[in-house]
Amino acid sequence: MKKNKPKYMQIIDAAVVVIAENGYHQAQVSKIAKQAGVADGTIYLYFKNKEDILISLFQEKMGTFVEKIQQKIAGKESAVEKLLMMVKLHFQLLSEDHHLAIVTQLELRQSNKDLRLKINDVLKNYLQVVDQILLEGKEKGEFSPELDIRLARQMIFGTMDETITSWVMNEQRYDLPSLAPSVHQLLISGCGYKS
Amino acid sequence: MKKNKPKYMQIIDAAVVVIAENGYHQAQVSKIAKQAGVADGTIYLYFKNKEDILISLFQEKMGTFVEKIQQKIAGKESAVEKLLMMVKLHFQLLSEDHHLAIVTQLELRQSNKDLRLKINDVLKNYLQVVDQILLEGKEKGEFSPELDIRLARQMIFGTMDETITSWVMNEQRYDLPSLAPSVHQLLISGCGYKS
Amino acid sequence: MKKNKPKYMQIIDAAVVVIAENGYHQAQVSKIAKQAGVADGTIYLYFKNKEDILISLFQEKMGTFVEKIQQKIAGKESAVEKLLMMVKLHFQLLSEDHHLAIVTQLELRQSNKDLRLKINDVLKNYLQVVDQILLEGKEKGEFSPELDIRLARQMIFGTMDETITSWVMNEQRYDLPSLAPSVHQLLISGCGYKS
Amino acid sequence: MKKNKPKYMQIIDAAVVVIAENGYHQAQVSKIAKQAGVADGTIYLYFKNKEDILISLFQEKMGTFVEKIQQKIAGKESAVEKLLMMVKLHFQLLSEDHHLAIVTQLELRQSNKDLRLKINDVLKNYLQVVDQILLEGKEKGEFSPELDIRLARQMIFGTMDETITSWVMNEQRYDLPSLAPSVHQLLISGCGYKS
DNA sequence: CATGAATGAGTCTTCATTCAT
DNA sequence: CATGAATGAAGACTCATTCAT
Repeated sequence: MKKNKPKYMQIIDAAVVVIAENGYHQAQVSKIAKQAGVADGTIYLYFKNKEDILISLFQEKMGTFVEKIQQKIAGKESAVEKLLMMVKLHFQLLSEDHHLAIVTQLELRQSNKDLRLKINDVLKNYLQVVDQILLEGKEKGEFSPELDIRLARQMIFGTMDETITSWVMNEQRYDLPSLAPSVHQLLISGCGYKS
Repeated sequence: MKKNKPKYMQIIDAAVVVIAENGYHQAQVSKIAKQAGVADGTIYLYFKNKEDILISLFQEKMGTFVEKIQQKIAGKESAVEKLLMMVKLHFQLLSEDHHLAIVTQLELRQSNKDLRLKINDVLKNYLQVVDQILLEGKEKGEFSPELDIRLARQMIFGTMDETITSWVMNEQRYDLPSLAPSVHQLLISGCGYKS
Repeated sequence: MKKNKPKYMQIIDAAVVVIAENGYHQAQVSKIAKQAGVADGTIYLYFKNKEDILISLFQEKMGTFVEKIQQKIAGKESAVEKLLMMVKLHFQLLSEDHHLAIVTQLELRQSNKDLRLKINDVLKNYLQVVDQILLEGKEKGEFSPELDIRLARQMIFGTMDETITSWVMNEQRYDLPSLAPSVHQLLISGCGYKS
Repeated sequence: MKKNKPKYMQIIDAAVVVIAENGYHQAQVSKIAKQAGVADGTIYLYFKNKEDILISLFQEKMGTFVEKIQQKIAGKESAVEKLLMMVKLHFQLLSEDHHLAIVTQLELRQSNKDLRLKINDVLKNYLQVVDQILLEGKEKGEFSPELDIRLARQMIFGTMDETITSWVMNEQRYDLPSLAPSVHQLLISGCGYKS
């Protein structure tokens, strides 16, 4: 298992730092190696090529992300509560790792279409978590019975994404997690929840 | 005025075609020149550099975009109706120009941070249109008095953006404009409108 | 036509010099460009890639080679005389261009199998010239009627090649063309000619 | 003595297989180590560097080669018979070891000039065997008294080499040893033998 | 003796931009 | 105004060799 090798995560963490501080197009392999404290060639003992570093970065970081969210919302009774927990956690996790926020919201989007398609694959797990919540909300009568799951999901992702990106582009000058309740309110109202 | 020179728009239109068909990173200046039917050097008589082509592209196309939307919503009485018209028109205009849809939703996002910041400047006009609608909605009592304008705007842009991007990534296989009413419903509900 | 562009031949001639003086593996594109007096990028206006330079080099130089030989032997009456002229000319042409001799006999053989296969294609014309002479010799009764054309051709090429390579590896310290009559005598005797 | 260590030959044999099956430029030290069933570092306990493997390979294989030929021709009375035996044996030995044929005729020629010079040193023993035969042939009156030993030797090596290389490049599709008598006939005729 | 993880030097190619005509 | 030939900087990846265990 790759993850057990210490240098694997060491290189991924270095990549996050380098990309966040230099930008996607200025994140040369040699710079990542230097930041990780290894030789250039060592990178290629753990990753097939540069793209593989970026995909792995996304998988590792987003994997953790989705796992944490799934754990936390498991205990919540209602879809509305689950959604609140999800938005809170999502905002909080990115808020706690400014480098990661920059990388996922701004830099990694400059990658080419191939890489973006692979990134989308990684996101499918997250997508299913949201769909699950929406379905539960409809079944329990919290949300409108006419709610279109796909469109609602796109609203949720789109809104969170836009909110976070704005925050990052404003150089994270205000507190993101404290926006979670308001954003949550917008989303559940959109889903037809009567508060 | 640049716009009066026929080759100016000729080059911009060529850029849209070339980027849509080849992708952002395969859209070399020489390819755009060839598509436009001019010499490589001629490009630099009308544009400062390659970035300038892309910014101008966005300005011209989005300028038209916002103008058309402003004209159309001027006649509408309520904020709810204006928002519906806006979503409809936005979806319709991109639906009618598949190349432009690909370029704005997928390809231009691969540009670097600097260019994206300049693109955001261009979007500020659109942003003000939305803010205007939201303000009117609050004043007229259509929307919740507690509505946070900035967050609501981010929801609107984020939701429309995510919806359109999904449609483009699905290779425009379904009819986008027909989704407008449902998306509109999500948005106004989110804004606190009681239907 | 490529050949009309002066820089095309300029680059090929530079490649011969650089390869002869530095060896195949030390003949970087930048070195060839410098020798040719052009920028690195200019190379790629005339050649697809580095391999293309080498193939073109062989085609141009060997093309001239075979043409000159064909012209000269056209006037000869007998196969024996034609063969003599061919050996003489072959030795003389390489003797006059020491750089080319090094490149074709030593350096270009270090190329990979793909390139060597393409080089062999170029040599097929030469091969046909030899086969023609051998056929004529058999028909006119100069050579043995049992002569195996393919083996005889391999003897002729193999012997000339080995002779020239030895001369090159001995740093061209003796006069090669003066060996032509003796080599010719070996070859026609091998073909069954009774002198 | 190196040869007594079992891993020494094990590595050389592995090198022959790896080079024959992957080509000279794809024969990495790690691949040879894997094929030999040892660790990369172990190679360097038996060989100074990669070049040393190749030279040793040539020495071991060609040493055997020349020894076998010397044994076999010792019993022959005439130079003509000795030459026939030599050609036969040379063709037969390579015909029996397809991997070795590929390595010596095609792959090892891609090595750089230095290595090729060292390979030539190894060949000097073989060269002396041929010179011996030619001298004997001249003394016994089998061959022409005017025969130039050096050129004749180059004819013999050149012709055999070209014949074998053609056979290898034609993927060994025909029977090489059966060509020996015809090739022998060409060579002794070239040397002035009257049959 | 044997291992194998780690090292780090070296090069082809692209393409935005210029400028002489 | 228009041309298009020429420029030249910049970076991912391989693999022979070492050395701590």
